[in-house]
Amino acid sequence: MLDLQFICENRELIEANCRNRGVAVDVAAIVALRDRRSELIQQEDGLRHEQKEASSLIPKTKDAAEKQRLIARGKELREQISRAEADRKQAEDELRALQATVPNLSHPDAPIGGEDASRTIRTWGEPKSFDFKPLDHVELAAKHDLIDFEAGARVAGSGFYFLKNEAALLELALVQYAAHKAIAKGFVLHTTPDVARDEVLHGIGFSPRGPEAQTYSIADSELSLVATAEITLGGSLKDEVLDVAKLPIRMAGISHCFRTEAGAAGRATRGIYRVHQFTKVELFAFAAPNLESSNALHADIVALEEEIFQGLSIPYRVIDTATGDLGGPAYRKFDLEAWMPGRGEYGEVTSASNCTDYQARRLGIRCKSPDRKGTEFVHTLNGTAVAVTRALIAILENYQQADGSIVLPEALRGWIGKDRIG
RNA sequence: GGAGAGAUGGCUGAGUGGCCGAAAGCGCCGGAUUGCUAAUCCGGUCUAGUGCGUUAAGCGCUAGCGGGGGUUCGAAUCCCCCUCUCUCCGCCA
Repeated sequence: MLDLQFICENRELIEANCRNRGVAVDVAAIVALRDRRSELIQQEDGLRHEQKEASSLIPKTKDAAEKQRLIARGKELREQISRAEADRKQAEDELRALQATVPNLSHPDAPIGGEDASRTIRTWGEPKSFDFKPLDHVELAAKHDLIDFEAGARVAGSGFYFLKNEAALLELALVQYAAHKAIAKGFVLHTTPDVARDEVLHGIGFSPRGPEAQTYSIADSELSLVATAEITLGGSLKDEVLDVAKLPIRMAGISHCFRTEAGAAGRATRGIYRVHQFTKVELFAFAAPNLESSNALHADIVALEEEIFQGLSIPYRVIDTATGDLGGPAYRKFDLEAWMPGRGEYGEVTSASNCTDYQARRLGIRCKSPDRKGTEFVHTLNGTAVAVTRALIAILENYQQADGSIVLPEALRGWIGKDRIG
């Protein structure tokens, strides 16, 4: 969510940014509602002031008739106030709903346009050329009994799976590997709840309920299964006021991720590329509220993601995501796309966003600086250390051999206890 | 799951209907004093909304005592619901 005053004072900027992001927002309606809200607040505050005065006179008043008159006046004011309050609340609800539709500002260097406009800013490693026809991860998994899709479907439906044998060990190894990489860079490792309050999901930018919900909600509760530990890590400091000297705060979180993938039918559904549940190590950071700090931290997060994939010797490219594809909260987003021989193309394996103060404002996460009055909303950033299913695809497909066996990345062997599958 | 006790400012902790945004202490900031340090003394020290002010300093008003509702002219204080914490019992990986 953006600051209301900022929106109203920078209409052209906001409108242009919404156009770049392909989002339709009625800024004029926001301004009008803001003005209406101000009027209602003034009216309400005036009534309250009068009421306070009247009631403070009552205990001092000796004259019985005068006292009765003041009490009657107080009653009258109470009713007026409750009406004024209802009006104000309604205007505020409408305003907040509209305000929430305004996406974050965009980094001036982010490419403008839809998904096609996204720019490759660098590539690492060469897509491996095989002197045989490479199999995709589904075929490889079948060959080595690594993934049971049928069992997943039987137990939980399409989109769920069981990892078996070395694949299960690979999940543990990848989590260990990524967690240690993150720890080495100062991220404090957490395991987090796999559920969160809808309010927290909303603060991070997910729609937990309703037709466009991307998450599973738990019946008869205000809880949803988390789609990423970004939700729980970001929510962990909800409504807190932090000391700016303690920033940045770096966290890593291991969680399961649950996604309904509503509307994704038919898109890359083969195998474990797009599933309803996977395990992920997520990076999250709270930065001081200025772009110098958060942009620098953003670069650090991307560098760590790259280090993780370089350590696995998997070729990848880094994408500077176009404005139209940023989603609401991100100011700028870099994705790592790993080479996936089975698909014959790059596939997204990580995503790192600088959300500036957009999430923090809705979550109420602020910081206090000694040299200025009041508080400011912190900047938040998130990135993927490793998303197990996507990384697994890249490993199985890149490390396959002519004889059908799969060599394991050196970095993971210690945790798996062997150097190849098959 | 059952029984009980709690939730007040950065912290500790008073306050059980109006004079309370809230005593006191601690902490923190500024100043005084002081060979240095310590100690002592004085002053200051929450957040948000809103209005005036030049998008300033600042001043005013309103709100906030876990959250939400209610009673009342008036609620930190009384009532109801919820959440969370602690203690005991039960259950359990």
